[in-house]
Amino acid sequence: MDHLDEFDRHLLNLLSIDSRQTGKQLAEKIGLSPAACLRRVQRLRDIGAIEKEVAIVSPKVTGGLVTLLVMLELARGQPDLTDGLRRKLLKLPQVKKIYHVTGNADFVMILECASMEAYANLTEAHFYVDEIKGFDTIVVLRSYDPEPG
Amino acid sequence: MDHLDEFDRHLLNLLSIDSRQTGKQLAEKIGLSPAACLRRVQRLRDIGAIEKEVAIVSPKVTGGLVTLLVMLELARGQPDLTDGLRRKLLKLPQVKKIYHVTGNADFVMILECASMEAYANLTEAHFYVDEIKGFDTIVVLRSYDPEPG
DNA sequence: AACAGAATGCGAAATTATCGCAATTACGCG
DNA sequence: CGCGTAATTGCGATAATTTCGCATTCTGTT
Repeated sequence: MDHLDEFDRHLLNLLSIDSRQTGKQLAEKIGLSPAACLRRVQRLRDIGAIEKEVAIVSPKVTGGLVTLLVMLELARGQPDLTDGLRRKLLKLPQVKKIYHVTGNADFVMILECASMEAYANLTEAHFYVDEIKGFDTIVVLRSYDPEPG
Repeated sequence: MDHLDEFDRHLLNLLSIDSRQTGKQLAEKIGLSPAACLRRVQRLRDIGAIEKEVAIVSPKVTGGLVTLLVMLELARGQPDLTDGLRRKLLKLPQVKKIYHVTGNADFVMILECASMEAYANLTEAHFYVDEIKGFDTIVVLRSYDPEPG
């Protein structure tokens, strides 16, 4: 990955908060011409500094009214089994992210479910299996994202 | 939030994977004219179905070589103090997300730091304050995302 | 100090988004 | 059923944005 200067970092910062800014808007904020900004952005895409650009869809629309953090403790022993488990869990539409972590838990998952009952059903269907020794659920009351700045 | 039909859901799905598609591209995929697609997308933005559009920056670039989950336990008492704390933490570039949660912890934060030492410095600078009673750190060994599709 | 490579700004050309408008569709209500 | 209203569509035309070529400026090296 090539070298990035301050302009590049500034652009990445701006676009990571709002990727729909025009060259002109970017130009005013970082002090380059619109064309130079867009050339740099295109380059950032080409070299992979910008992995992708996506729309964040409201959980209300996706049906995810409840966000949950689940700490999964696995039965030790067979890496291939946990691999299969992980892949299975990642296929569930409620699963937004899985972290393999240190500590008591082996996995931390981020879920979005339509309701607590939907989550209860999910746990019954997927968490009471041999590979999983136990799990802790943390309910998210509210989430906060970094602000533009 | 208004009603969304199949076209809207299809658009949301497409844009949540790649928000940089032109009206023409969207039109070919969902079977409407480019103008109709873009009008619908604009409406999805207006009603908040699309919360925002962002660039995903490679962690290699952000310097985020280590991902951490931090469970913060706060000293109870003053909601305004914790509000200020939260806002302060959200301003740190390492902080990617803060969840206000149920359970022993009050906040769960997702951090990306350049190194464990950088994280140690961050804890020393920000976690040893009156508002924070204690914290637990979970190191992410690897993260997994759902596949598109 | 000279040179080569890279990046810049400017303006033209191409692509894309937005707007107005007439026609079509969807739908509630008499 | 049929009418009328409101919403949505497609089709240009217009406006905005991006992309490109090119001469110039900046950078770093020998």
